[in-house]
Amino acid sequence: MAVPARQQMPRPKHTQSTPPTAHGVAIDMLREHSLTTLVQRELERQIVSGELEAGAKLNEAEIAGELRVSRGPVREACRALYQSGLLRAEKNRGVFVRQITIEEAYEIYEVRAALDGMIGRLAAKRIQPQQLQRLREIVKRMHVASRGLDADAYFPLNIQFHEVLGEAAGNQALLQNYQRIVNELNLYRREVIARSAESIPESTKDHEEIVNAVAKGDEVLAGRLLFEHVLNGRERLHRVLHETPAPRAKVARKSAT
Amino acid sequence: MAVPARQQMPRPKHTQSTPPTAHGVAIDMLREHSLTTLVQRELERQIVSGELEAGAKLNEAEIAGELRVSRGPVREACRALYQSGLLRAEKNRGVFVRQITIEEAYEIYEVRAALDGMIGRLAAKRIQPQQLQRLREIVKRMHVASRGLDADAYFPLNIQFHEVLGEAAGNQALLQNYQRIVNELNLYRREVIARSAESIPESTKDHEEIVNAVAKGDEVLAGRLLFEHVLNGRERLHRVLHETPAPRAKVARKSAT
DNA sequence: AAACAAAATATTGTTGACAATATACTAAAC
DNA sequence: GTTTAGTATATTGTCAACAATATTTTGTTT
Repeated sequence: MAVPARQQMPRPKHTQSTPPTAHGVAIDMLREHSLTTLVQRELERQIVSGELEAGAKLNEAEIAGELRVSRGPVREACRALYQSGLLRAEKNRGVFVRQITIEEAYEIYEVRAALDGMIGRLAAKRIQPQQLQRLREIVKRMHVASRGLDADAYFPLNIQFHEVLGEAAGNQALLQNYQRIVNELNLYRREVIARSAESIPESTKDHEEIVNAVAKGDEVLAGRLLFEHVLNGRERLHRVLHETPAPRAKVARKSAT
Repeated sequence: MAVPARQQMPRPKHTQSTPPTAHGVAIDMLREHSLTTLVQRELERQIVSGELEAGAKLNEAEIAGELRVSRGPVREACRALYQSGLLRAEKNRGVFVRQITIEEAYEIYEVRAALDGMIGRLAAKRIQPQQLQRLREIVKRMHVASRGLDADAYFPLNIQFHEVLGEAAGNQALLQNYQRIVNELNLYRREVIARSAESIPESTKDHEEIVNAVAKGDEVLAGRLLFEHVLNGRERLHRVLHETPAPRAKVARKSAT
């Protein structure tokens, strides 16, 4: 009863002046992050980067050994990653990197379209000159990659474009939901992205139109363009997957079990 | 190398014919769910129901004791609930039921508008006669509650309405995202929902128009109506919060803050 | 009494051990 | 040779103990 407000007050940051030595940074890392957080971050990195393939089984003891922690933090991290949609869990069998089926991807694209449409509307209202400038530069580089059908150059630009736009919308909750969705989609897109070079010019044109709409401050148009851009992307993916029915296993099949 | 496909095959369900005795059900519960899952479900129930107030601190040992499990499953459950946005975590201090600020709620409403707009579009395309029938019945009961400005009756009808509509959209990924968002919003709305009785008639009219648009199969209209319905709801909430700076407190105010 | 310091307590973070379950292996039967 | 049963191994699920950190209490000084 004494100090009821205390509870939700953010704890005062450590005032101790730690010079930014490598040692000091490490200390601060540990002060702020638990082992669970570190493990979670590392596993997420491995999943998103493809280091851990879709469908791969995660062995708790093995991961714990590699990261030099006990199984507790590993299990907690896996719980979080399961909740975030990056892992699949089976009781008494373990956790696996989630495999997105075509049908699931199709569904997730619809979610993304909804979120991206809103991002477009809000960005058109709230974008700042500096952010607009960044978008224009990205589109410029997209044109270059487009002329060479250079998928390896285009892919990261595409990611960046939507990242900047997401920030420009000025809505943290929206951005977080968006990024989680995109993470899931990337699990799926990785395998087909290399084959989608032919759609780069079309996609580039989309991005250019989007920037123009946002620059004009035309909420409705920007929202609609982004919405359709995502659904177009879905259709392109769908087309690629079905018109090229035999993409056969260049990538080694995961060691199973 | 022997059986590489095994890995992603769903494990065959237990074929043992368990008659649906209470005992058998309990056994199956344990077969399918880990303690972590059960703890998570129970905590989520307590949070969503308001049994655990926003801002309340969760004591691991206490929870473990009440549910007769060790702290391990409790910690894992909390990690999952943190990831899902229902808890806030502070290292070395514990986890707390998340408190949604006005600003956050404002943001989340924009996310919900995006998702609900998509739900409207898809439901208009895919809804089944039986689901449409359910919606019509709910709206009918809304009218009754509306005439009496009966917020206690209206609130669950509102939840149901959007639940049915979410299912009618026929998109699991969308529905899951939607429900997570709504869960978060409910953390916030609980305290003000009692004061919003005056907006019930307006809200009822919204719902009726939505059902009509969905029944017509008018995707665009249904999407737009739902989108605006959510944003209107946000404005109503905002208005109530600011025009009534001194909340009447007919409902016992939660001790919190 | 108020403010500070230090000890005592409580709570979280992490670990290793054990139990329960699933997987892999071996050998017998057909 | 294939299948099946049984055994051995590996892996996950759970727990209890310990370490690290935060909170409360106590005692002292002013």
